[in-house]
Amino acid sequence: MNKAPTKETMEGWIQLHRSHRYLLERVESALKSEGLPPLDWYDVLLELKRVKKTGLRQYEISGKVLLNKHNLSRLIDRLEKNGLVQRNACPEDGRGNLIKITSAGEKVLKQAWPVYSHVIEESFGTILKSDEIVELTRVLSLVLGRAERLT
Amino acid sequence: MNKAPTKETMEGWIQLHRSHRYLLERVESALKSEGLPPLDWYDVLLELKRVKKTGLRQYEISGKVLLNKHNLSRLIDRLEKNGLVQRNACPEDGRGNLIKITSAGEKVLKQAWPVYSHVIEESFGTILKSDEIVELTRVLSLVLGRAERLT
DNA sequence: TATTTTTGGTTGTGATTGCAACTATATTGA
DNA sequence: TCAATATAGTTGCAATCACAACCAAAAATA
Repeated sequence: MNKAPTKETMEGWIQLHRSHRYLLERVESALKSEGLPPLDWYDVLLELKRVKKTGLRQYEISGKVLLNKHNLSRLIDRLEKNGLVQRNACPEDGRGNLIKITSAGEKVLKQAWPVYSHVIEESFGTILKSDEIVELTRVLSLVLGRAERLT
Repeated sequence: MNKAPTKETMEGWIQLHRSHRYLLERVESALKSEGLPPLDWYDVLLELKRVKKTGLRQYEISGKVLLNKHNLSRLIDRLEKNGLVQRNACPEDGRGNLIKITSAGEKVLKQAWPVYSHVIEESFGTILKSDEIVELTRVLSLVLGRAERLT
């Protein structure tokens, strides 16, 4: 145990770190320049849209987007304040609440999609070959396979 | 132009985003739990150590670690306040300064390395095969190939 | 059932970030 | 040479984040 990583391992991680920062920066600045909310909003809204009818508990959202609970709680505050989601009392668990997307929330998703997707296509999709992307996805999902919900 | 990304492209990006968040979270919390400074400090110090003698201008560091200039400026403030780097006047450009790592800075690098590397090895290095990591690195460096210094 | 522990979520507070405005020096170009 | 513009870095401020402490309900345990 406690084996040191190979040089390639560290290089891979650094590349992951940098390329992520690079892409994220591009996405965020594109969204902002169009007057759209940041990517985190999109991520959460998208998860909510996928289960539109039933809604999601905060801990479920947290598990999906990997945001810790206090940040998520306040993110939901902001979404709610902007009318993009609703906090509903949760019948089976008095502690929690059930978050549902509103139609305004869906509208934001629709508006953000072209901007978001264009950046990703331009800076990522067209740079790599299709099979490279598929392989990348496979490999990274192995890493994430271990992921559990953040506290 | 303005082509929509394929489904795989978007999936790949999402996987990149989530796995990065996951790994970063692990690294940061490991560092913190050992009383060590955050990863950004490490990144900057490492770049400085690579050119120990000559030092680096802030814009050079910025180009390497992809931090924008105002955040970097304040990060250097913190490093300097903790005695890990020195800001030296820059002879050929009166606007800028030349940042150099101190021996205390090198010591921090040394202390952080085992903690940092252990997490990466455990959560990344051992999960993937060596050739998967090499390929991942290659592909991501293509993405980053376009990267220029952030404003 | 009563007590303890765990879980879901919120909130106070200080640190960090992002944006925009700013200073000062360098570079360009008329 | 002198004005205009670009670049390097800093700073004020508001928004966001991380940590810890907290509350309330649920689950586990006695």
